[in-house]
Amino acid sequence: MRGGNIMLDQKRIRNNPDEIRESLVKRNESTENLDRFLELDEKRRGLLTELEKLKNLRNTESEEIARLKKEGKDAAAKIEEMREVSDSVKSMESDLAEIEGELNTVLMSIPNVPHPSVPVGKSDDDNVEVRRWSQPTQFDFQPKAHWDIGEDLGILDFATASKVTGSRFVFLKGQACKLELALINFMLDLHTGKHGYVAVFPPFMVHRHSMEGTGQLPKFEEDAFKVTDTDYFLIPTAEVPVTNMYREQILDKSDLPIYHAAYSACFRSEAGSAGRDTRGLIRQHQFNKVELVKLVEPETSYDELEKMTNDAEDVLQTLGIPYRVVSISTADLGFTAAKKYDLEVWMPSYGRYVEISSCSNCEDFQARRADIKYRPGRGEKARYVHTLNGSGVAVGRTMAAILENYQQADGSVVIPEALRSYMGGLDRITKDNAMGRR
RNA sequence: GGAGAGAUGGCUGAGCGGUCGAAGGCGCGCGACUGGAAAUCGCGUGUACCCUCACAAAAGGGUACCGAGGGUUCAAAUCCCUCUCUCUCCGCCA
Repeated sequence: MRGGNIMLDQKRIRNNPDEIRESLVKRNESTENLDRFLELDEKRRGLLTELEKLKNLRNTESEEIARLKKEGKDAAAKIEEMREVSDSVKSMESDLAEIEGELNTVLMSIPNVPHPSVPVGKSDDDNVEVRRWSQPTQFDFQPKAHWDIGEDLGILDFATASKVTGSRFVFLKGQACKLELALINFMLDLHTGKHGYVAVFPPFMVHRHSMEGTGQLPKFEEDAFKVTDTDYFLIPTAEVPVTNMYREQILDKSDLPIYHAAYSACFRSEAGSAGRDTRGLIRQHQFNKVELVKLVEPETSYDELEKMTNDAEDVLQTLGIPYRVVSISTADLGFTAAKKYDLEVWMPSYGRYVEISSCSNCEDFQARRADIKYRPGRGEKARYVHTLNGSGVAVGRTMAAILENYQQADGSVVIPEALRSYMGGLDRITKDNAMGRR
């Protein structure tokens, strides 16, 4: 197993280009960036060596000038000579900056190396089901889609949201509003109380560097909402602010592992998803999510991934929603992930399982970009941590799953047992109580 | 939004053109002293990148880094400009 040692740093790429090439091929990605990297890297080092020699000359001669002046001697010739050297230094520095700029862009665009246990695939058809919990829900009547259930009860209002904002937004009214908040609180309580996570309510906007730190930029800028006239982006997931809480830090070994459960709204432009999931709560520009984030020692990160996945599963089990766990193939693996499990819930309207959570081990990929290290022991060299993130879980999709899986023949929806205490004891949403007022 | 003050190594705190990777203190590590410890004394204590070596490690050499980015200068922690952040006061506001 080489899992814990994969480093996507420049030396690694330089010394093992074939490993990276293989990784890109597995991901069905072009190796263009890799080739460009190798080319630029060589250029850079050549130029750097020359430049540093010149700087060395300038430094030693400057000392000499200082000495001459102190002794009251004439240094004009040397000063003139160094003027020229400084000019060359300047022009070489600007060449170097240009190369490094491009090198950085290229480097930032190379995805993480998949873990050996990740199934190799050509498309999302090659994802491998790992396990199932419960069975697809059976109905003795014709089940409705959640958007129909919600609209019939008057608690989901897509039309008004289109009027007020645009498509892929929704107003949650009455019991839907309460249910959304109940789900958030339930999930936070479960993860903090039972699984040992520390709750976080993060900023919903971050600056560019944070987006780069967790890998959303520079490659996927079109997927994010940017606030005009600022450098702020609306977060696509709480993973971004929460992981970046620790950017540019050297943590103490005793701080690890760090577990956070963060509530946030999430904003996604869904560029490239035109025409997909146009109805209902499944694909919105804004949705709520409770996100799990871990910072751990490299040796433990794969165990931590299993545990995190189980923690997310616990949400669905406690709510009684049928689901399966899928190991994502190299074709479908996220940019930052070395390994990823998806949780998919049974969605009657789709007649199939639909993603409700992704749990990823990013190894040191994000830690390297965000510069998050820890010191393994006194006097020891700082190492990059491993970061993990997983939905625990997407709230809007959970609402959809509850509406569909808990729907009754009369159009009402039973509230899962575990949520009732969060809903003032309500056990069922009916047409009569849908607006939730007395 | 207005006025002011500040940002230096793990922390604290000097430095205000060359001798500064950066005094002093604290902390930490190693050693001496001790039966052991405390105190005391001595030595040491950043990171990144490049080069040399067949890779790596070690070692040696070099470059850079005093909030960030530019500029002036033979030479910048030190001078100039821009930006960011923090603190104080005033105003406004949920």
